[in-house]
Amino acid sequence: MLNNHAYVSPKTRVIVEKAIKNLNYKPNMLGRNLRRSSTQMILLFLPTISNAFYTKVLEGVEDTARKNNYYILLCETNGNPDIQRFYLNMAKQHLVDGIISMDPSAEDIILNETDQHIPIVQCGEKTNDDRIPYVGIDNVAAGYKATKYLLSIGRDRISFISSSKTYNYDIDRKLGYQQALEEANIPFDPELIEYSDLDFDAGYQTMKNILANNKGINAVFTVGDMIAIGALKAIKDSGLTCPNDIAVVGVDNIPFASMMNPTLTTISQPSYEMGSNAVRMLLNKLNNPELEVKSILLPHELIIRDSTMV
Amino acid sequence: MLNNHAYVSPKTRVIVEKAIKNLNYKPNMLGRNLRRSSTQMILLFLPTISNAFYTKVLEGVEDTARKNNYYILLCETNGNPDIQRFYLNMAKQHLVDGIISMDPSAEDIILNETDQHIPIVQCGEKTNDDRIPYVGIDNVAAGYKATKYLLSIGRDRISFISSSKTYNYDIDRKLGYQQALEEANIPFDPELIEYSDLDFDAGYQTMKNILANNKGINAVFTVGDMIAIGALKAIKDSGLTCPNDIAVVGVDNIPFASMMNPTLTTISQPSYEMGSNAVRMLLNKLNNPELEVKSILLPHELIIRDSTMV
DNA sequence: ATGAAAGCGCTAACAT
DNA sequence: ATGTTAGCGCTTTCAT
Repeated sequence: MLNNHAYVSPKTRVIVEKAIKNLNYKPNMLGRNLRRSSTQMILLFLPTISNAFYTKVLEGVEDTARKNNYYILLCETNGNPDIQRFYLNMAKQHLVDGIISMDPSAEDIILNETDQHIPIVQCGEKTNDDRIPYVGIDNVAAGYKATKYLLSIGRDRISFISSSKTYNYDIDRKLGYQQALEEANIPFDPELIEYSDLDFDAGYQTMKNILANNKGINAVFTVGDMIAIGALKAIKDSGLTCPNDIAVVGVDNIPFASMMNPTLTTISQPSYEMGSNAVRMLLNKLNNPELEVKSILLPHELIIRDSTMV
Repeated sequence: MLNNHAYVSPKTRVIVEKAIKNLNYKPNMLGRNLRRSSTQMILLFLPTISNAFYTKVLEGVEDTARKNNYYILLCETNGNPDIQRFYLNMAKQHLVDGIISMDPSAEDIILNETDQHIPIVQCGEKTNDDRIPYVGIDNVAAGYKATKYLLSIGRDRISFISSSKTYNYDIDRKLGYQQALEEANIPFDPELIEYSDLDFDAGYQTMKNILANNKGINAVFTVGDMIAIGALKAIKDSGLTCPNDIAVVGVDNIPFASMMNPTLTTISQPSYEMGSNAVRMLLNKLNNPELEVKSILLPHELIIRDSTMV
């Protein structure tokens, strides 16, 4: 009766409900979990929690999960395979009903070391395996749009700071960058491609290096605002000014982007919606195991701020 | 034998281990959870995940929990009692072994609506109830140190931006501020106390208001870097300069503090250690239920940067 | 409409 | 040193 299973007479209902109140009865979910072999828990793989983009996605995930009576188990991988395995192992032990992964570096391990068919949705990163649906943006279009814009304001030596040669979102943004250059008849110069970790310090160092090697650039497009913010500081510390000497465009539109001086032009990802969609997709999968959940592309937007406005 | 319970002969051990491999046996933890009525899960109450201070603490919590084979269930309350109750309710259903709370606004609900004695540790905020141990810094000393420093560089009209009249950390920092003023024979001016939410936008608006009312201030001390960063921007947007016109000091030393322009002087809290200590305290309590776990004060530090260096 | 009983997978206690 | 069994609290099926 506690699970509205059968028809219950109104009077017994009242009696039972009174008893529940009186005894202050709280069901022990551990029994239910074992019986149903489900836990209402979702494991969330994040590369790092220090990047405000992931934080925003997490908010969408948590909100939506809670509204559907699910809980979020947090796994910050820092790209560390040992940590990925630790959490994957707990998933294999039936402790979670499904996984949402924002960590591109976890896909291989998740796929190859998970024999049990635990439902997975990827968020923010396209998948290489069709068994896993994903939600994200069109990263080729995003890279194209950012680069095209920089070209339109007269910048023709644009450095591209990437964070990985293997992550799809990164590869795609670079592809967009190249397409825009090509369209403008500007030859692609591999010298202008740099790699950086996705944090301030790495962004700072990378930009410092670029400037030290004097490649004559007048703009930078980078795959993440964290890198862009480090770059802004490096430009200033080098005695140059942004945007006059070097314009900067990032991706993600983290809250800090609008607090910087100068404020940062960036491609905005719908982070919260990415999170909530990922949860909805996963719940769909959980409720209809045979259903093939479709991947989703959400819109993105170029937000023009001071770092590109002379 | 799977729980190294009794003496096992080496040969049987080998046999069993081989079988485990062969069958690819993964224990179903739901059975164990029910049996032991524990889940190896810790519920973490955070006011918000958008404040990088909490993010850093979370890293300490997650790392330490994982190293001890515990998992973190994330609850971002946003100060919302409904959300606090939702998660508290799941705690009552035996889904977590303990709670770490960084949310001052959750203490009442946790205490008054939890009859079951679920172990709790508070982190970053002193407790009003001795049943709950906490880990944090000496906030009176922190407020005193920051204010004393501003006085030492010749600032005598110092506005204090608070985030709450009821949170202990906030009250204590204000107390330290007042002590330092008193010591310098500067009368306390209630006009200089302002209240702001702990985010950029609120900090920005609050600072704008302060400037609009022209209280002749030459410095601001605020309880959080998030507010301070908003204030920095407001100062700039108002045509004033920091530190020349107004010096700014925050608290937390979030990573962004050193990326700002100017970089932000702040009181550094040992966020990661606060997180890891909170976990250790909770585990102590879990392992020795009768043991009285002692509260801990960790050291803090004034980090001087450009926002106070003329 | 209500009651009774089996069993989810594990662990701990007990018997061999 | 190994084998057996009861029972954690719930849900579900079957019997009344």
